[in-house]
Amino acid sequence: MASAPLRTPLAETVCEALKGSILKGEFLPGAHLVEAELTQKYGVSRGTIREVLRRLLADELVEHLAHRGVRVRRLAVDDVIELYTVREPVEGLAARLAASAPAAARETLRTIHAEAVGAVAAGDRFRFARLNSAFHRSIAEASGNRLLGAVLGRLNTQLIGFQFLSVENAIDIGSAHRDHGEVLAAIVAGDPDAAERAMRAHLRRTRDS
Amino acid sequence: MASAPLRTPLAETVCEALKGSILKGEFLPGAHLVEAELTQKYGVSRGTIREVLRRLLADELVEHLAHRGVRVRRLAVDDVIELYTVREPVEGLAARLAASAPAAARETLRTIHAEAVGAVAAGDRFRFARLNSAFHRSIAEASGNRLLGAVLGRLNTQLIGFQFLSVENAIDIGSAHRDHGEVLAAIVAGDPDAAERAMRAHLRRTRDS
DNA sequence: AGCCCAGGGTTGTCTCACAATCCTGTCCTA
DNA sequence: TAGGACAGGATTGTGAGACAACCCTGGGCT
Repeated sequence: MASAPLRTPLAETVCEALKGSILKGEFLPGAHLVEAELTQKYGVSRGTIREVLRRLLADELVEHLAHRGVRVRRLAVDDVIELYTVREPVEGLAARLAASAPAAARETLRTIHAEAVGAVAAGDRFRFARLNSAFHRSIAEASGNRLLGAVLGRLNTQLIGFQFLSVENAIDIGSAHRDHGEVLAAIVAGDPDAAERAMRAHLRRTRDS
Repeated sequence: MASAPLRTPLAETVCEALKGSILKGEFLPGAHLVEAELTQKYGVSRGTIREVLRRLLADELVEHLAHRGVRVRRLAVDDVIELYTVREPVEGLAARLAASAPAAARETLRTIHAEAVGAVAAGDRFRFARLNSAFHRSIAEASGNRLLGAVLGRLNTQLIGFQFLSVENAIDIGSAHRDHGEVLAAIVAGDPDAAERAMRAHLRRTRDS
């Protein structure tokens, strides 16, 4: 029985926990993350906390000010628009590449899309948000370009904090799902141009809300 | 008399130094960076070294293996191709946006391009590489999209290690300079479509070498 | 030869410590 | 009373030493 735990590094555990706290709104944007407080809250040493903070910094989930610590990043509307502006061509490329991917990779997409039908019907925004992430991630994977996946992953983590807030208002999950349908159809049909076009249109529409 | 030093954090200094060492080839790709060695070499504590390493990790200049430390990242040809594939649409977007930027921002571009003429004539690959970076960075700045600059900056730092090796063989700086000329012309003319087209063509040509 | 295991080398984490820096509220002065 | 200098507390930046967990290598056993 063997290797047993293969335990995950402590820093990683705490990192996920802290990320979760931020996304749950336990720390509001702009909140000051004090090392001493975090060592208490998570029961780990300061060194570990500093390591965790540096990871969040790499994800640009927090920002760092010299001698004043880190604070939860505050995303202005302009920032979100910039984000979608950058995502548009990158996701477009991913969709284009995915359209030429082996059929197996595309099957996952179909599954996710099918599952999302239920979430839309039930109006479950939370579940849809998860499936939405999965959909885009799968496309990045199907593209066969690992770097592409990494870049998009990073762009998306920046968004999650914002999505938490906007999940109740802005986005119309029905039309988002319809958009996904078009993207999926083009990819399955193996039409790169149409796939890119559909994806870009989808992101433009999402951005304008 | 005054604030005086406003000294830069030690970690940052070491970070630059280590980056320099890597780029100078002092640590070859794949080399194992041992914390204890680095503390000696730079005369700082282990905590600081760990902080530095985490920064390099964020830049993806090194890779991390659990309990086995970090090693200088090894860029395979495939990775470089992926990089250019991703850069193409992103830089294309930057060029497109830059074409609608205020005239002042575009002036810098003209200066850099003019200066590069000398480097090309002299066949000074090193200087051209610097100006090349500056050219692309200026376009990102001119785009007015800060995120775009950040993303491209990150993609490019991954390349510098590779450029060090390829600087002697692959790229034909003459044709690269000509490409830049076309991009510049389109941007100065305020033609977004042409700017994007020219930039994408430039990157495709660069990639295929 | 192949497997098991001990040992050395390295990372992951903790504790304690202190200088440098920032922030805030108070006191002094005009 | 307004403005500014200043002291004190809070927090980060960095250092040193320690130890458990873990990976890899080489020796010994089957």
